[in-house]
Amino acid sequence: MKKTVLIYGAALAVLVVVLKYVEYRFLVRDLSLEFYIGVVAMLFTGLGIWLGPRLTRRKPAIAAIPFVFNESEMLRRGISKREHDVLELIANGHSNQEIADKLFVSVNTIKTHTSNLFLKLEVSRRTQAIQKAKELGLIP
Amino acid sequence: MKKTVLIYGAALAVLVVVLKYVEYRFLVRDLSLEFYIGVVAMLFTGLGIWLGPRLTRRKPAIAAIPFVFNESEMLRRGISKREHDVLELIANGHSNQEIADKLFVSVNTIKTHTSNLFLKLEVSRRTQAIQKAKELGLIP
DNA sequence: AGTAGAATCATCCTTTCGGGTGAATAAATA
DNA sequence: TATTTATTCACCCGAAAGGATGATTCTACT
Repeated sequence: MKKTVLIYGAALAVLVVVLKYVEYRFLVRDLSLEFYIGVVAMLFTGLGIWLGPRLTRRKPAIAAIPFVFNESEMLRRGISKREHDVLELIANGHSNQEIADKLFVSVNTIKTHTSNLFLKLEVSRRTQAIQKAKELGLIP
Repeated sequence: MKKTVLIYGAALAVLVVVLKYVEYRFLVRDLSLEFYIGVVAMLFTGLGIWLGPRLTRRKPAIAAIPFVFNESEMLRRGISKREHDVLELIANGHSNQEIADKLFVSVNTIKTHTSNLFLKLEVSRRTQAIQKAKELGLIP
């Protein structure tokens, strides 16, 4: 940061010196003032492009992975709210019995949900379901 | 992209016009040429800073999640190379039989590996193993 | 040479999963 | 009102996964 500012200052200083020099070399020749200043403009545009990212850089970079829920995929595959609940608990490593307890329903119900879920996700194992659901953006 | 280039072109055009105008207004007064050009330089530096990100933007802008393998955790838990192989295949949704086929060993061997793996990861199901392994940075 | 860890395979037994089928109820929708 | 859809539950069966224990072979290290 400090360094880039210094470089910019140096560039300005160099400009002044070059100007003084150039004033008596090029200007006296028949290069037009417009051309001359145009070159300076483009030069400093380039400098600005180089300078920009260095001045506006944010340090924390990327910390939190931004999970965007893919609702359209949810609708496309006809996955219901309840099935999605079960999906999340599966991804969290729970057994069918544990899921049943958490949702206050019977294990049979959970088994039905998982079966339908597997059909809709086109998988046949819960580990595959986890993988695919993450790919599709259905779970974080 | 196209638009930003146009804006830059327009800025240059405006510069030329302003120069023509300014040539007979400011220059005749006793503002030094250095000051005059310095302003132009700074102006175009700003333009460059604004222009930079617009020209160098990568479109997907997303993810490319940088997976850093946590080898120390691997050693700390005494997870062997072979066990890690099995872990990866489990996370990819494969059954024990499929893993056995892929690694050219018997299912019993895979079962032994998974059992030891579960002990070392302190889990009791493959879905939990996947979860924990990701947390620990053992798999992407 | 001897020991320790790894990788391999086996057997037995229990639990969990997955697939199939059927069915009752409530809510939303045609 | 009739029909679909989501949610719930049940039973059966076979396959997969998990737990415990023991054993063999091959390195690698002391």
